[in-house]
Amino acid sequence: MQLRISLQDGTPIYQQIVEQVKYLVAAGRLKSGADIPPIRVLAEQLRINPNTVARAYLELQREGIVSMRQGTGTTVAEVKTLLPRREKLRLLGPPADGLLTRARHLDLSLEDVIALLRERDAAMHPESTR
Amino acid sequence: MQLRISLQDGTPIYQQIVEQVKYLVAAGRLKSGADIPPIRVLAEQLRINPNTVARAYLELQREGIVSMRQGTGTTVAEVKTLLPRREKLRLLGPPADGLLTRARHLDLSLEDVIALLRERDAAMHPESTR
DNA sequence: ACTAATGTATTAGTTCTCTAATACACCCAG
DNA sequence: CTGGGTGTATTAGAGAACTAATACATTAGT
Repeated sequence: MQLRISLQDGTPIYQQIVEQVKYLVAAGRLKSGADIPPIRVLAEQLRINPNTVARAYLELQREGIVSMRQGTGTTVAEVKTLLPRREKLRLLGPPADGLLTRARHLDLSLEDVIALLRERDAAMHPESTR
Repeated sequence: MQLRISLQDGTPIYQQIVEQVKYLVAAGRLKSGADIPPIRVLAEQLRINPNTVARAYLELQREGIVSMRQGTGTTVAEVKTLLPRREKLRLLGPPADGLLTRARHLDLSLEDVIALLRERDAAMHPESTR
């Protein structure tokens, strides 16, 4: 797993790791059940303290992205089947509300937001081969 | 303007002010051009330091919600006309991407997200009389 | 010009966040 | 049961965030 972190861009290291792993999972580059590098290995690779990696993994676990087991290692969790649909939607509520509120401030309509989402979504995974 | 802040809920005071003012504006309870209480007045009302209120107002100004002028006071800005449309959409990009990423993690489709947004939007301002 | 009201700037102290150093606990292959 | 590999816990220190105390600068009315 190849990650790239910057020590001076202001955003915390552990958060950079979280974001990049989340991206890899979302992009399908890390499949459910796949092994994530051990804390020490990734720490050495990135030249940072193991605790910082542990912090990142802990956050990923808290969000249900990965599953950690002492002695065994860390793997990508099977989010798809773990939560019922209504629970997933509940998790998505706050960020959705935040987006709508910001749009409202800017006097943009719901349809504007939806159009923006479609555009962004298309840009994120360009379903080229279909 | 009636605000309610909690000193021990963890979230910074200035941020609570920001959120509540943003809500009042979004809900139409504070119209464009309306006066916001002077820094000292609100500070005294909330029993906090004027600097904390100033910090909140500064943030609101930075986001284009209010307009401050020394000697005169602070008023609700006319967001609608201040920014060009493409700039508004640009501001909405990051939260939109964040929402899509989270949805992807949960294996929810774009259409699911859009449906959720419509639902939330309807709940936020229940255009009852239509 | 004066004055009262407003936002602005400087400084400081407390608390929280982030990272690290180090030691501990668990799991599994041999 | 032992050893190497794994995640976990404790402590500490540097830095940033938050709030406050206090003084300064600008505006508008008189």
